Amino acid sequence: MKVDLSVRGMRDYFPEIYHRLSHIFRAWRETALTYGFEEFDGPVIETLELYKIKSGEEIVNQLYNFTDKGGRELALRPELTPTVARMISKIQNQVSKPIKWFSIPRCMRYEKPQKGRLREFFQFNVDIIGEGEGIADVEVMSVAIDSLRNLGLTERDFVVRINNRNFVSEYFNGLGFDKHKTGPLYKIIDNARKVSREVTSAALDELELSSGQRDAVRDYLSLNNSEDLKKLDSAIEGKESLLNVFSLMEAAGLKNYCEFDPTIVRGLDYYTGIVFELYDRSEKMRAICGGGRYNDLLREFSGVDVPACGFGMGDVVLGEILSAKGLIPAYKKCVDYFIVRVTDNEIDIMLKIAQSLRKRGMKVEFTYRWMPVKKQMAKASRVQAKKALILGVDEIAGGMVVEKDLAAGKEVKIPLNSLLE
RNA sequence: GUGAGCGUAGUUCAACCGGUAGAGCGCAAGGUUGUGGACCUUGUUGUUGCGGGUUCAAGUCCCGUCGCUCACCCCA
Repeated sequence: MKVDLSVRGMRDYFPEIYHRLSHIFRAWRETALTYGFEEFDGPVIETLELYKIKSGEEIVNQLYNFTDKGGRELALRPELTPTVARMISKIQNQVSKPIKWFSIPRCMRYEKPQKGRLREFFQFNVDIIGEGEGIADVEVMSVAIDSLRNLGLTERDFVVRINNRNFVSEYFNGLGFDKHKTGPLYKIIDNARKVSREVTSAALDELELSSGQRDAVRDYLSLNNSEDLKKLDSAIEGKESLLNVFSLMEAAGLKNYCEFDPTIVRGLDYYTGIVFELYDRSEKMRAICGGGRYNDLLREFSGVDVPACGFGMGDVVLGEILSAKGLIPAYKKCVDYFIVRVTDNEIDIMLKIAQSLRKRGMKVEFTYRWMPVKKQMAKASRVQAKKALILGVDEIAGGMVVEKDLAAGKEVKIPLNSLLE
């Protein structure tokens, strides 16, 4: 066995795999553009400092960092948001808001690879910067939904689970939760859907809540849809904004994709309003996409208050879902013409024909080394050529070429001139 | 970081209780001189991840190591 020099968690995009990837990229890009988002990108390498601002010192364990030859502490980007924030801070005074940007960056994270999670991945990033909550949140979620619809997924395949960070914190506010208990509590809530009731219950026991608090958590977790929300005490902050989102989603015709879900909290501290995650309905996989509103994050980078919301959607989980559902179109080379030369004397005329057809946008191939016609024909069908052009000595002499339709197996003689010019 | 499973031809995998490695696919050649896909024939490749141990004998058992996969942690 040869030594395998590939790097752990890194991916080799062989043509068939790359085809799948570009299929996804095309849908992402097309969709974002229809919403008027502009494409941008940042550097693959940023300072380590940039990531510490948002995520603290612990983040260093989870990213590819290194010291460059100039002694600078740098890292390969694990996500795009800090880059966005950094770039926005440079220009936010000069451009009109809202800023609507999207990107498909290649990102790296130093983690143990597992299902749906690799060290190298692409992430569709969509952000609206400089616009407060409301329709902007809905637009961002709509881009996420439509990009999946663009790939052939329907409301039967996936769902957007929505919550509001303010709603969660207000709900438990006033019930006397210790500050140090809210973090663990959110974690339990976040997990509640993924684990059994017993596990959740046991985890809550460890928090040693009062019976009133315990009931509040139970009631909270029993909220299943926006109807349950409506029945709630109207004083709870965040509730109206959630209901507003659902009504806007209905107006956009996307209501069937959306669900209120009390367990969507998202681990990140920087979310300040709407938070959402997209899941495969089978729930067998991790989230396809996650995002929300982060009104305070930009201040950490720029010192200026700029509200923002957005999401990130990775290619790995999505790719697996699409493959499982047979939604990746078959990979074909789709060569239009394969030119076959009977002897090696027809090289000049072959190249002439090839260039002329290529100028017309046709995909043209031929073998680089001469081989028996039989072999050349075999190559032609292997690349799934539509037609073979057979350059025979006699036909060329008479100004003609044999054109064979490879699917039908029929051939006709056509004038050489029709291929040239 | 923790735990489990797995590492055999280019690839997907096989080899009963330890007895010195096999198949499909692929690839190559041929099946009459200028016509493909299908089919048929023939051929092709291995330090069984690496190192050590037990044994008359190790792909198979044991230890270590590296790698892969999955789960936990975490998930920007």
